[in-house]
Amino acid sequence: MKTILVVEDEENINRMLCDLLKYNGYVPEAAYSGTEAVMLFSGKTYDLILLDLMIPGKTGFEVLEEIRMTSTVPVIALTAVSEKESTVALLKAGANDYLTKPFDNDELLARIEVWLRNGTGKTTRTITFREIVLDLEQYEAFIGTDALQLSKREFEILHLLMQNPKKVYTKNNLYESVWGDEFMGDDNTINVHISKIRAKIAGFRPKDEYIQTVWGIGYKMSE
Amino acid sequence: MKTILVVEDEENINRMLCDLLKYNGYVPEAAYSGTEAVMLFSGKTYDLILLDLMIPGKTGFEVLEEIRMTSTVPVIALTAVSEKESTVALLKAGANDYLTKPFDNDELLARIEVWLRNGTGKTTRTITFREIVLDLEQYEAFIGTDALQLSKREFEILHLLMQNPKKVYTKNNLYESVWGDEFMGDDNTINVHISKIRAKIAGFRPKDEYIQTVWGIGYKMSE
DNA sequence: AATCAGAATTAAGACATTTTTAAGACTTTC
DNA sequence: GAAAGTCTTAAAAATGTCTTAATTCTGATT
Repeated sequence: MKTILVVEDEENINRMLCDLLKYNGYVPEAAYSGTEAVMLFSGKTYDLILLDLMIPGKTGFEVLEEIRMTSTVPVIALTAVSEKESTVALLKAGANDYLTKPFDNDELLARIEVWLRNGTGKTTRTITFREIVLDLEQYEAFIGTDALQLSKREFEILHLLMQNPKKVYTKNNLYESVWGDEFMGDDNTINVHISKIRAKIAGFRPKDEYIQTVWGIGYKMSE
Repeated sequence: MKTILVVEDEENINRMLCDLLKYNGYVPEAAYSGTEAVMLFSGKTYDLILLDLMIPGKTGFEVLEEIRMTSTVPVIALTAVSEKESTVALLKAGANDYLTKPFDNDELLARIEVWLRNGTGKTTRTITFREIVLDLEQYEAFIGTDALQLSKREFEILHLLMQNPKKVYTKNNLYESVWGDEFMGDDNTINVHISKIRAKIAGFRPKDEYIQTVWGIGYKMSE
């Protein structure tokens, strides 16, 4: 689950960028001024920063400078055509890359990928089903951009179901995989866990069904 | 002394590039075909590769592919205007960056610097997370402007957590990284250390949580 | 519609893990 | 070798999670 700070004052563009990122599996956060960006940045870590240069509050250059005082996070600058001369200076100032507006969405995404791939080298191991994302490294679960607060067992059950979303898992299957132990027939422990997972999902998506009951057999993810 | 492999079939352009690089303190080496590039590359390591896409012998894509099989060396591709559509594919294929010919020399140099800085420039002597700064040379820790008086183990634990602030470290992880020793199951040494680190942080920031417990799994830094 | 077995829900107690504290063992430093 | 600081161990307290059991709900069958 990669978080990206989007620093851009024009609300439409900012929202468009955030939507684009969200749609592609990132978790965007919007900042509308240089000062806001610095504030957010000091409180939280991001995996990448998209930085428009023409922003109120502080210039993009100043923001970049402040970021570079404490962090090596990849920064991709967004520049207007007219500022084209300053791009070399921008790179020297610590930006990792830049794109000139108007830019191609695919190219933006490709460059983001390059820098995320490069930045930590480690591709976070995640598994996705519809809106649910499990981050196996952070042991965190998300639905859309909201974090699901799952316990260890709940996480493991969901993980198992998501590994083969079309397969129906019997309680036996689930018990033996998650508990690593033999299943003792009459036991509704799993029912309770499934119920709790559903309740937590329903907290964010009250109408959607994610885990489907297959009567007399077990559970599976629902398409 | 940074060595750069210049893969470009047109002799004039190749020489020009090599001269430019030499003049700016790099050690260039020329390859005039894809096959030659692969051959040179397999024999020695470079700090960066400049790769023209239209070359005889093997296409630039093929060369890139071969390089990526064994190495993560930064590759900057050089493309003609007409190939512009393929740039996204290029980035996805593993190129780190590209420039469209004719390009500006200063921009080329700036981008080379970015990638060299990024690749090896891990000379950070401090690491920061929110208000905490670790000086890795002096072994000193600060929160804001106050010095945290951490013991060696405490410092190392915090350092490890801060290297990947989003990752959850199991006790196993922590034990093996910090102690360099195998983890002996039932042992709450780490709990005690975490507790003490928290207490010291709380001495200055009583309300803020910096280290988060992930039940049944381990610890991570909290946003 | 009535029945029945499987499934869902709830709450409470059992269980497990983590936190904290304190004491003694160990290390380092002078 | 004594003193100061650090690490580990142990035990009790606090907290979070899991299981049990009782009850309600649902879908299948007659």
